[in-house]
Amino acid sequence: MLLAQLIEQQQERLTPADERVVRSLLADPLAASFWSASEVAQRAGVHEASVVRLAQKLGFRGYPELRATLQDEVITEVKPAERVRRRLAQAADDNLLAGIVGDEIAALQELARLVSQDQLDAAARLLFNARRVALFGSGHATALVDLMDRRLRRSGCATLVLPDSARELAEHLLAFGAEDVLLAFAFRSRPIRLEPLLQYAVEQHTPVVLISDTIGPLVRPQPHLLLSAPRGTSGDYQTLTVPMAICNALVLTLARLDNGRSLSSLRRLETLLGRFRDNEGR
Amino acid sequence: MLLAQLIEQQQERLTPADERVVRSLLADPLAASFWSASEVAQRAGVHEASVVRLAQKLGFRGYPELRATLQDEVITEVKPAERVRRRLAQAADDNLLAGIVGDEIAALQELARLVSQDQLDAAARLLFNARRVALFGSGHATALVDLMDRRLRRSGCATLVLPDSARELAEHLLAFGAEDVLLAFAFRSRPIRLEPLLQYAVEQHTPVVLISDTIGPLVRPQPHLLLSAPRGTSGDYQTLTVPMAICNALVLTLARLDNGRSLSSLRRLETLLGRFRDNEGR
DNA sequence: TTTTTTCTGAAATATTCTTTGCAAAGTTTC
DNA sequence: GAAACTTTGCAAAGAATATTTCAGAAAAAA
Repeated sequence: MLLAQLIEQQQERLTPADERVVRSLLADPLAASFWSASEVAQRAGVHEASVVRLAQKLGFRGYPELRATLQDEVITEVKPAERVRRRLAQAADDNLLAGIVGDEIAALQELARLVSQDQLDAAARLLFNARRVALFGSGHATALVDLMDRRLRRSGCATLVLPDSARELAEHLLAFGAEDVLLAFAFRSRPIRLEPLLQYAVEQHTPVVLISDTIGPLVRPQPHLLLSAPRGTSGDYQTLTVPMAICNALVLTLARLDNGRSLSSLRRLETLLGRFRDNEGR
Repeated sequence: MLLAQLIEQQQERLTPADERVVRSLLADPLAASFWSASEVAQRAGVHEASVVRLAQKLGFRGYPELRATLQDEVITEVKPAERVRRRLAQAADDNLLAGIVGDEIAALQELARLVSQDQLDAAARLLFNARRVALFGSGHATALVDLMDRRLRRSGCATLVLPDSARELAEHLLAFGAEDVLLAFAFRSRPIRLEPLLQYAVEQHTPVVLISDTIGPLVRPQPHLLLSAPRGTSGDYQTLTVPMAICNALVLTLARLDNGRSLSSLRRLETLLGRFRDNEGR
């Protein structure tokens, strides 16, 4: 039950001191959820014992239990995931799709907060000026590499998908220079080859753009540009929705950066398609 | 200064234990802001002493000081005034990311209305009982094929990725029967090979699950099961977020359908990984 | 290899937080 | 106005949390 409701119920049994405590708690529940009993007491101008006794009067075993309730409320209220889920999923338990949708929406909202357009502009500018864009990702990230490979090529970038095997990777890196850019993906299960690859990029003065989740800040050596935000979770595993949104935004930003090239390369694509009509579905 | 920034700065001095702690904290900062040192330690799987030492390494006098910083961040982030300010700031026209996020969210909400859990259950049951699952998609859909290929294999399904070229496709189809299932993707630019492929599936009595967007209902011959919802749009092109969410829900439903197989195949995967350790990143 | 340094966990210690018994002050009831 | 009851603050005991020290293990350097 919500703390506020609990208090309402017991309202008549509240002493003056209780009331002062309650007032402090309800005035700023978020901050209050962090306070210790003595902190509450100080703010309410009562003795800490009164705080403890109020908690007990409200049916808690002690003050920490009251605070835990407050914390739960804060979390369910603040966490976009929880909010959306409550709104969407009546019976989220057996409606898996609703649960996923809720999580994804929450994660996307977070994303809009964490990654700024400035960062995207900077990244797009790097890609735009690159002679070639090398793409690297392993595990599930290959799906994103695939996607970006297509999109970037359509925008007129010369791309190069780096393989995952050590030998081939090394071979591809030979012609790697400061005019190129490395666009890499790193998610929770960090690919083993990423570190040496970044190291190499540093040595070659190749700018690196890293798209990542919460492990982003831990990746070393540090990339030039880090675009990272926590991913949505579906059950046990994490989804690619958030990094994909970053990718999409990046491609759009790139297109805006240079209407000319993107458009003309699309036009040329049309022409070329005519000639190879046989290979690609329409 | 923000904790994440602080961590980024000190990154190079972080030990493995430090890193585990950092991961736990960054993965869910809101919840983490309530945790005690020993709670953090438990979640990160390290000793509490390591938590204290990390706090000190980051420049705090002790763990409580670190937590207080985290709490401050939560508060300033969550306070209504801040939220409003942020929402206004991002409403700016040139923030492409915000626009994309908005579109995606709208599309996801639609999805939750259009595809039912019953449909997912039916689809999952088909996949579960299949001898092999053949995957087909072209163009951007290959990213999803790639994704589903991995996920389904992890769940213990035998998969087969169908190639796009006419000859190879024909070759793969020879051993195609009624015990198999075809999982196909069809988006706005309908792949040219899809129609004959579906036709063939009908002749072979192979069940077909089609994941699609608005063109879904137009595809014929009609698939056994159609999971379709309009996709979000970013600028000119359409994104894969919605079909990807369908895929994720499908895999989750499949896992729930048979905890046994999914779990045991994951366990066997672990064992196998040990043997091939060299090939894959951790 | 050996030496040195760094890292980590266990245990001891210190600190902070919470609870409770008690007594004084204030209220209510008779 | 006195007895019974309630409320409150104080202080000390008790619990939890945080910090430090130390020793062994692991990694790096010699």
